[in-house]
Amino acid sequence: MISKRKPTIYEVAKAAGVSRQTVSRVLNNRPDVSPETRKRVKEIIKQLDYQPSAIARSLSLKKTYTFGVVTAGLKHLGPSRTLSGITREADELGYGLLLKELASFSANNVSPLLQWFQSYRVDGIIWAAPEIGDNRHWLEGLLSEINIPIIFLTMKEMDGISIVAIDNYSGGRMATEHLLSLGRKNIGHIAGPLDWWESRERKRGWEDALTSVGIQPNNYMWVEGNWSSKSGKLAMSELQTSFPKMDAIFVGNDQMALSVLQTACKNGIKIPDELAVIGFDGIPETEFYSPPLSTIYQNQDEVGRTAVQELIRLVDEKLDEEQEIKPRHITIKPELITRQSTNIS
Amino acid sequence: MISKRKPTIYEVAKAAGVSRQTVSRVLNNRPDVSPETRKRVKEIIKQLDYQPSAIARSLSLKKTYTFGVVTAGLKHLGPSRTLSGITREADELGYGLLLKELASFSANNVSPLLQWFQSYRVDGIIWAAPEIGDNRHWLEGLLSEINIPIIFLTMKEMDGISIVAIDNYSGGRMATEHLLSLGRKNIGHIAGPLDWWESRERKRGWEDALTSVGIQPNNYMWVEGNWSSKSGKLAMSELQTSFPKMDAIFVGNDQMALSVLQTACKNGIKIPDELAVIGFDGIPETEFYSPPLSTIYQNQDEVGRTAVQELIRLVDEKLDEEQEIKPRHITIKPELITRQSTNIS
DNA sequence: ACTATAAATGTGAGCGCTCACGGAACCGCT
DNA sequence: AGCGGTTCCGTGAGCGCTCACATTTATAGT
Repeated sequence: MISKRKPTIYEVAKAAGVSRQTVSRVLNNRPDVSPETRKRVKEIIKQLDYQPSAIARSLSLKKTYTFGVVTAGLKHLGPSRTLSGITREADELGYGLLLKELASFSANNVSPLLQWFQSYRVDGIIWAAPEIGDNRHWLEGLLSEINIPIIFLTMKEMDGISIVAIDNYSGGRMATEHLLSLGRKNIGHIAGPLDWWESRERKRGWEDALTSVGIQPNNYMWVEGNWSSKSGKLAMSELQTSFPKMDAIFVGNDQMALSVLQTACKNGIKIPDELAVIGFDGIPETEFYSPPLSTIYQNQDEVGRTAVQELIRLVDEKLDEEQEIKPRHITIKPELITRQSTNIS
Repeated sequence: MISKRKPTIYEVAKAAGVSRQTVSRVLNNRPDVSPETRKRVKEIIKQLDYQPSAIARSLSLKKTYTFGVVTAGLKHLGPSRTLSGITREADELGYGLLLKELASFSANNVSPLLQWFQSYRVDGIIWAAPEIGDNRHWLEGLLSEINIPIIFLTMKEMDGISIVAIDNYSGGRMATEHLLSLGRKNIGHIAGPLDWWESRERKRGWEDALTSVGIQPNNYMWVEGNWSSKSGKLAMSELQTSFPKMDAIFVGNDQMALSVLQTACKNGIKIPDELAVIGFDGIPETEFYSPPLSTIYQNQDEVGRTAVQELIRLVDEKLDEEQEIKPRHITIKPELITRQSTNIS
């Protein structure tokens, strides 16, 4: 207690009158220790407030029990929800997380980042930054040189790469089909920024749902936003002039959708009678807005948790020298939540 | 490239025909190496794709260049904004972050968490979870046993502890004084959950601003919310009956404030003519709402960045055996942003 | 009583780095 | 020739742990 220096395994051993190895056995719950010895060692450990050094352990074991996590845009809601799932699952499964945030969404100079993770000898990497533009460009070149299992979140399927993703296409399709089931025929769309893979998928879902019932999705029927409230507002007023017959709208995320509701309230448009609105994400606010917003709920928490589980599987597989690592594509289905904004009274 | 095994410093040395120590000198940019040797070693390093092991380095140096970060409620906006500031600053200053999220806001069993950080030998800890109820209870007992510098975010001043916090009291006061400056006399308040230190401070600011102009803040003039949109809505309707004369309101955070605007729009209350509204936080949505919401902007990014800088200072001070560590309380002032919701036309 | 077997413990060596040294080679100076 | 001072580089030891193996002691089997 008094000594500032942390005790080492050696000092514990000396105090308990055993060898370091025995202490090590106690620490790792190995069988080959007599009950009395085990008890005594444990007491000494408590008494000395001994904390085994994970660093030394990592060096010797060549395993750190840490994962590297890459996020981007932490200030936005989506990424941090996923991150939350990751932290919880990793914690429960005994892994720590080394966190790095990309300087920008479209950062393409990922090499230093990967090197940093490598030098800290993480057991695996979770790439939780969204796929935007060609920010997966580096994959082809760099990935082969990395000997660390890596799992990607929310990106297009790709051979030889492990991915956990929400099925955005289905989500977009579900949303649109729901609006169609209401009897609406003039269904507009506010897309997210189209350099995001997720946006494109959702839009594709909207298009396919329309064409499969014989409606042609034309250019005047949709506008590109950038996820923000502001862009939702702007997009809405654009659509009102370009597509005046619009009687329903699928909005690419909830934030823009709420903004649409807001604008509608201000302009005296009746929701859902004159305009049915559905969003995407399932943020808490949707439930208590007036009117409450229908939406496609994506369980980002689960994405995070699944990613951790899958990564651990990959790590274990890698230890099995024999076994070839087989990447998987795991898809998580979003859910339709219907509320008043699409509930025709 | 072909060999799976990572090369060690020793192999680099052999390949370059020098000793490990020389390679080490090159890695750390030490002076005592001739230009030619340095160049040659660097080439070999590149050629072998050598990544020095931060683990081994940490063990030898007894310094890991990592900080532990504790957050809570990542799913909410505030915490992740702060976290973002932390990640960026840490990255720029050459530190990595080991992230842990508290299972709940009011988690009080922090001992395992602290132990975990200790075993990974982090150089310092950033406690970025909000102060709620008595979740600082452990401080008294535990802190003395921890030999790692630790810095707290957003908590009440306390002797012997380093803190970086937004001045919530001033914020609440500024907001209220702004409403007073509009000529409004009947100023209500929707507080955040009062077990949060931040909520209490903001409320105190509201109270003091009122009493200092001779107005008595009575119980019917305020309601306790829980930060969520839903609670904002409920609180608003409660106030409308308990405090019908209310002509201005200071809302404890933006999310609840936006909900108030929403409710007002629905009920036909004119903003700001009949009711002036100001929030707290400065989330992006406020700017583009209709009407745009006045608010107290708190720069959480800066809180995060400052915390990292301050922690590094503490770490360096600790290395100086001589120097006594002197904790500081750093306060960051929020800013008043006036928009249409308090702009009397 | 004597070996075979298991249970409990201890002993090098090594993980990949850095520190504190020490040594060699070279310079100019008296 | 002898001295100190640079500049450059290498050697042992150690950071705190775990592995594989060796060793001791207790237990059982015939």
